[in-house]
Amino acid sequence: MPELPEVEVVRAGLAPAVTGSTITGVSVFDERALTRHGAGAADFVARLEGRTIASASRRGKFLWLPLATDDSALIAHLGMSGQMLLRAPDAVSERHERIRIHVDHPVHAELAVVFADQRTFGSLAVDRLVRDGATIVPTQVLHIARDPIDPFFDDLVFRAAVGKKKSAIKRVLLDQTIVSGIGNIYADEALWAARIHPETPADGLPTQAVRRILAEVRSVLAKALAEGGTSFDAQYVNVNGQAGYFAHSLNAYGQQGKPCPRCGTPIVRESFMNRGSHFCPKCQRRR
DNA sequence: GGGGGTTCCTGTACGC
DNA sequence: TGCGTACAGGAACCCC
Repeated sequence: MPELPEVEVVRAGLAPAVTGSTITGVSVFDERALTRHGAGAADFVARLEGRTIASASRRGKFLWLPLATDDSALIAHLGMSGQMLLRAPDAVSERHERIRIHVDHPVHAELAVVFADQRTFGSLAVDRLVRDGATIVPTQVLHIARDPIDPFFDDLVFRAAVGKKKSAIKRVLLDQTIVSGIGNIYADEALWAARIHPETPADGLPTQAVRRILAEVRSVLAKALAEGGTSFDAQYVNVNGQAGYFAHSLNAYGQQGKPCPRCGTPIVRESFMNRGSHFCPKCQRRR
């Protein structure tokens, strides 16, 4: 499940391969991969062919490739199982391949950027770039808050927003309009590290606890990034199809029944927001 | 308008 | 062996 570290690994892999390259052809095999592009496949293709990719950017779990000479970008959200793969232009079709974009790089020659997605929650689009404070972002990313490793992320604004929310702190961490990039895995891991029960009402948390949560969020994201992201199966891989290693470092997520690495109490899994919440019932007591 | 629940989707795991 | 069902979850959407 691609969260911030996984998307950043993909962005960093794409950047050197596609920056400065020209899009020579686009094939759409499944229009469900264009749910974020309302104008349809023909329009999507027309807006890309012949264009030059200027760079690769990211905010939270959104990734985009700004196009040279005007204010538009190819944006991508990987959803739960989306992959951006770099392949030889004549490479055989990937399993669940939805879109293939052929690019011609002045140094690396021809490449295929393949968007593959098993569960079809991810999608691509061509979107207009607009200014958001000190940053330029696609319009579809405007409502997404900055992520915790963004140099312009404002800790004070985050703490104030958390203090106004009556919802469970885990729901707040998953709310991409408050802080972006965090999904179920890293929310559970950060709350375990901060010793906070996932269902603690956000507005009841002392400032010190919110500070601790944010510090642990940053810590767990940085560690996952250093290990190439979290892979449980073939659902998340980098642009070369390789898995990340952070799954070996998980303390709470998916560890139900196993002893808490801190106190030995078995980790518990409870259903929360139609997904799993993993925590230590002793270290993370409900207030 | 805040809060919380539902929905979309498909491969895999598991029980009978 | 084969079938049916539960499960995984990001984000938009809907309803109260």
